[in-house]
Amino acid sequence: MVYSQVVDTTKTQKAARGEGPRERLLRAAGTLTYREGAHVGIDAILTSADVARRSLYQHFGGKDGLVAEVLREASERTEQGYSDALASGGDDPRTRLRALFAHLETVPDAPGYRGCPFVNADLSLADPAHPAHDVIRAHKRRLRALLEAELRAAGHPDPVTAGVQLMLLIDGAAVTAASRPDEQPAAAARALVELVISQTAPAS
Amino acid sequence: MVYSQVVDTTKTQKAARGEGPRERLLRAAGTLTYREGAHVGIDAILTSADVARRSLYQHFGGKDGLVAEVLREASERTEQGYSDALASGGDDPRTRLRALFAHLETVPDAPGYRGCPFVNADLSLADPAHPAHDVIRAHKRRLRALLEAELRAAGHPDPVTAGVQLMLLIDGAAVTAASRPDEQPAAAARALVELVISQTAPAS
DNA sequence: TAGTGAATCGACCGATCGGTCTACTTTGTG
DNA sequence: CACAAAGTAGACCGATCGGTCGATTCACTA
Repeated sequence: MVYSQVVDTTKTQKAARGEGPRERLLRAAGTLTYREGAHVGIDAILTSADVARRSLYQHFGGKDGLVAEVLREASERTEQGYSDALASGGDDPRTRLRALFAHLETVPDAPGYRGCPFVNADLSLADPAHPAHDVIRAHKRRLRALLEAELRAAGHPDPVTAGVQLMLLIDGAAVTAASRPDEQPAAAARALVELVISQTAPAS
Repeated sequence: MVYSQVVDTTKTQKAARGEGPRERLLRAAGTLTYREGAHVGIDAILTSADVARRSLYQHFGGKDGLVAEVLREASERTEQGYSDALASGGDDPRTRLRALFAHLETVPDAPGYRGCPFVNADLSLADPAHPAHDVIRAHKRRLRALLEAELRAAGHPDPVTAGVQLMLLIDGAAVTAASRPDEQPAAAARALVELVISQTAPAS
């Protein structure tokens, strides 16, 4: 917690001058771990971020902490993206869900797409004690809860199962899009998503 | 093909005496790369296989070759498993598909389950030039073709898309079962699988 | 029984890993 | 201006990485 106005001013000035080492580290680590995998060397990250070795350990305690924090902040952005996409669909839960999946369908088209960063990290980090696993699990649970809430609002008879189903389709399509995009997994998933959504009570 | 009785005897003797270095390497590498991830050290594999360093390079040319061969042989076994499971369902394509997925549903219950070995390897090996990627892609394509053939035989109006859909559910459920088994992804997937199967023409 | 090829052991290579540490510079504040 | 905090630069640590190689042992065959 920050009380002093002075400290506040300082932070603002620093932010205004550009990103600090912490932000540069997070950005570089996010880019490199996604592109090169979670096993990129620390040196590559430091070089890319143009940050001293020591700063990494002061801010994040080590590589594991940095990776976990990268995913934690990314999860916030992703969840915000889901919320925004849902909101773009208006008030009807079915329309909102369709808007969300219409948005998700465009994600794999981005150049350099390599699948869901969270799934990739989860499967790449073999050590079950790695702090990133908790971050990822919690993130995926929140996404599922988001879908579940929409399905419940739409009157789906089993919103819990249906939420899991939508997540299965999202993750499955991401995995497939990363390695065999020619199979057009997003389109295939879309049809099943529509089936799940249409299991809800027709608009009253 | 083996013609000579002498050679046969020799091979039998070798097999009877135990697995050769090549087999021990494949077994150890398969176990370790699945459990510890594709980044296990060569020394760990050699120690576990009780094989000399040199033998690895003579048989597989290097670590990448070993990993690729592990996946190649595993893919044969997996595809045989799919065929057997389908066959256990008799002649009706719908029954056959249901038998297959009933079998797949039990896979994540195995102790030490960590998801689909092929998906895990595909996502862990960041280098797109790694020989394992081709092996995995081909394997997944053959599985999809297997499903597609059943769906076509069952009279599904769009067996290609439906095949991709079933694969999405399989891979999505595997990923989820590995990190959040409490969500019971297999059961959730099963319901959608049934929907896809039931899209086929009812038994004539 | 002599010989051949495969498999073994283990030293060794340069490179890189994650992490620690000292010394110096910069920055903004009191 | 003086000072404390933060950042930088870079040497250094032990460990491990994938890979090469010489020397030896072993099994099987001719």
